[in-house]
Amino acid sequence: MQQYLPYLRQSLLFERIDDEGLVKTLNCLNAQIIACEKGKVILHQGDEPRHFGVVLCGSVNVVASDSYGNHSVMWSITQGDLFGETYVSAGVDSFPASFVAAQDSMVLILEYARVITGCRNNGCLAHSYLVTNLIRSIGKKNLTLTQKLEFVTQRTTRDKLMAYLRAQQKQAKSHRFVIPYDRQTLADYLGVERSAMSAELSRMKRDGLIHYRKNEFEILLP
Amino acid sequence: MQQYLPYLRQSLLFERIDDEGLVKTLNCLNAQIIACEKGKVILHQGDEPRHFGVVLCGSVNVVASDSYGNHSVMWSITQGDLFGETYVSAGVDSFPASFVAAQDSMVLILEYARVITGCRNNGCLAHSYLVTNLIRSIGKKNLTLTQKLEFVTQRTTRDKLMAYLRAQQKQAKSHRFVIPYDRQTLADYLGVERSAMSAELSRMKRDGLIHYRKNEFEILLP
DNA sequence: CCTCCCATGTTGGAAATACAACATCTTTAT
DNA sequence: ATAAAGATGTTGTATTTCCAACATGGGAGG
Repeated sequence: MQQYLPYLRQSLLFERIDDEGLVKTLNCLNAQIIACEKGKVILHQGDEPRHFGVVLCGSVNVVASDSYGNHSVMWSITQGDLFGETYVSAGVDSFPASFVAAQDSMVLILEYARVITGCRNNGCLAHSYLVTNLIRSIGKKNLTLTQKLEFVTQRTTRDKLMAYLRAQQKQAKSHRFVIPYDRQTLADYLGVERSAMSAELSRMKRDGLIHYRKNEFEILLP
Repeated sequence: MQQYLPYLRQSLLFERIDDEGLVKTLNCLNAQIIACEKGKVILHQGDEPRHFGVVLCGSVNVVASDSYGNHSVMWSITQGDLFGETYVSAGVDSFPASFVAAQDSMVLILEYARVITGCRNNGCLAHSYLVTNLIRSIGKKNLTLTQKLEFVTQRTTRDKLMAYLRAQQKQAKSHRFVIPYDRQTLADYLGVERSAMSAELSRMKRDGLIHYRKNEFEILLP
């Protein structure tokens, strides 16, 4: 387990836990580290959710298959992020999607019940941090989803963009800020068409609402 | 505390906890029950999130105020549901909105840190159920948000409606099913205009996709 | 320097949606 | 039963978005 520490440190799940405590706790929980080739199914659609995972390196796709056998990638999980934790924590009957390695990857698999039950040792600080961190991850995902919903439920493309840009500006705490998405990704995120979005950005610049150059933006009107 | 048991039972947060254990745990946690008049601010925007609440009866609005003093109701929390738990669990600096009684209501206020830390008594089963239930509530909200996002990111109104109706049908496990929203609420939920949605529903019926009568729906084509 | 490639921007016509105004149907109260 | 109020459905028009096709522009590599 020791050798994986640099990877484990990528995740918020292990914040505030020292190396020694982390190794001890992961052993105590019988955590499994799995190296998987691209395409390997890590957690299976239909199975009862008992485990969740952490992407140590590489990435994992969430893939839903319908009854006709059509597969579709719903979203993608990157280094440091959790997967499956929503379904185990919510106590659903079965995974509504599979988790599939999108490239050669390394993941950590944890048994949910053992994580949240905690150990019998009162002094196990590492374990209680782990529980707190897990809850915080789930709570943060919640905030992320809520925020995205605020953007995509805006009626017009212009409103969606302004809502998104304002949130970015607020986060950057600066007048100027750089957005982390290219145009195509941003369009997907906001649920609009790329070229139409580009056109709208141009009009917003023309109308003196915003200024931008590549991914550096500035909001001119408050 | 005893006298509030029927109200407390409204919430999933106390599932699987017997009356005796619940009363004992709530006392142990120094839980506060507050009867509040309509308009009373229960948790304040800007404050550091330390507590979260459960609506025992009545309802609570989430109200955001901008720097100009404009207020807007972002959403509403009804009997049995939690509020503020997302922000405490995610560990944000300050509440981005206030929680205001929408009518004369009764709420239970819990201190987050004490809830998740657990007691020192190993045998306190009630408390560990409470933690599990809290996480499950947060996880379930996560699922709800994800699902809504799947609906509203569909391109056309027809696609949004079909996605929503299919999900309802799946949940009802029956060919026929009743939706819990009136047209205006459904339109708001899906982020479209009411009359345009009504019109689209009519066209979908005309095209033989669905059949409906008031709130009772049926999907004709799979 | 040049070419190729990919991200971004632009444009015009087709399609979908919002909006307003009104019609019809339900429910509630008197 | 009737009136009044509220929810739902319908229609026509003005906007907005989508879509496809093409223009531009800025690296990366030869």
